[in-house]
Amino acid sequence: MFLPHPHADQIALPNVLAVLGDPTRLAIVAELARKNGGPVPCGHFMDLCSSKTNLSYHLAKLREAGITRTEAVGTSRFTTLRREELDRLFPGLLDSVIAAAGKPALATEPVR
Amino acid sequence: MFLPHPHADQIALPNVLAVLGDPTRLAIVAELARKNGGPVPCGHFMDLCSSKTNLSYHLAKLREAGITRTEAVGTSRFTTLRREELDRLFPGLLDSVIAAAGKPALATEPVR
DNA sequence: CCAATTGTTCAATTGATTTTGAACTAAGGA
DNA sequence: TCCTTAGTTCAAAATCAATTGAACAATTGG
Repeated sequence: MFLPHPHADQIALPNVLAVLGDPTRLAIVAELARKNGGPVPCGHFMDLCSSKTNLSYHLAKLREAGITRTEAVGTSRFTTLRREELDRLFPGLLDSVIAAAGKPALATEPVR
Repeated sequence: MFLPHPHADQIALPNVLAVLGDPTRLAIVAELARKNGGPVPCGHFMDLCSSKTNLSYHLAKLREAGITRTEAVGTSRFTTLRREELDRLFPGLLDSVIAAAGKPALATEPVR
């Protein structure tokens, strides 16, 4: 049971953006930021997801994109934001995303 | 021949991120930034795309997400970045994306 | 040891995006 | 007017991502 995390030099900008582009995952990141970057156990995000399975899926996406780090402690897994690393790679990006996601947000849905 | 553009209050953060999360579109935005935000005619981006049709598709996505503005002049369409508006909505976001996309970029592909 | 708690994995399904090619529109120049 | 240039639209095909449910693993409390 090893949780693969990308190395800083394996974190790709388009992938980070695409992964943050999912409303569920963006909400998870915003909540993590509200909790000061974590660590936060998976269960904490249950209300943002339809099921445990689905939550697991989204947390894996965040981890694989290099946005979060997950460590197992007992039967729980604690997730933290990889803030410093991301800010070194993409200065200002995560901060602006978190700030914008934190606000009431006018539109949640795109216009077609 | 009307080109629909979302109003500032219809621009949604998750959608903006998802649309920027595509490598082709990110390259288009980076090129627009290199050209000082435009205006730039569609044809200028042809080398970033597999076909005219496909370029049209990606430019439409950018426009519909509120990232660019397109105006028709004669038989051409000129695209510009909606910088000020986006910066008002999501301060610092576009700048950090452009700065990060501009650099040589270590990883282009995600780690699985 | 047993049961409950936490969370993952797998495979199937559904659903959404991307890509492609053919047909089309609109403007401009010869 | 006819041809070329610039770009769009549509529908089909291919691809990729998200959701679901059943089964599983590991840890902890009783």
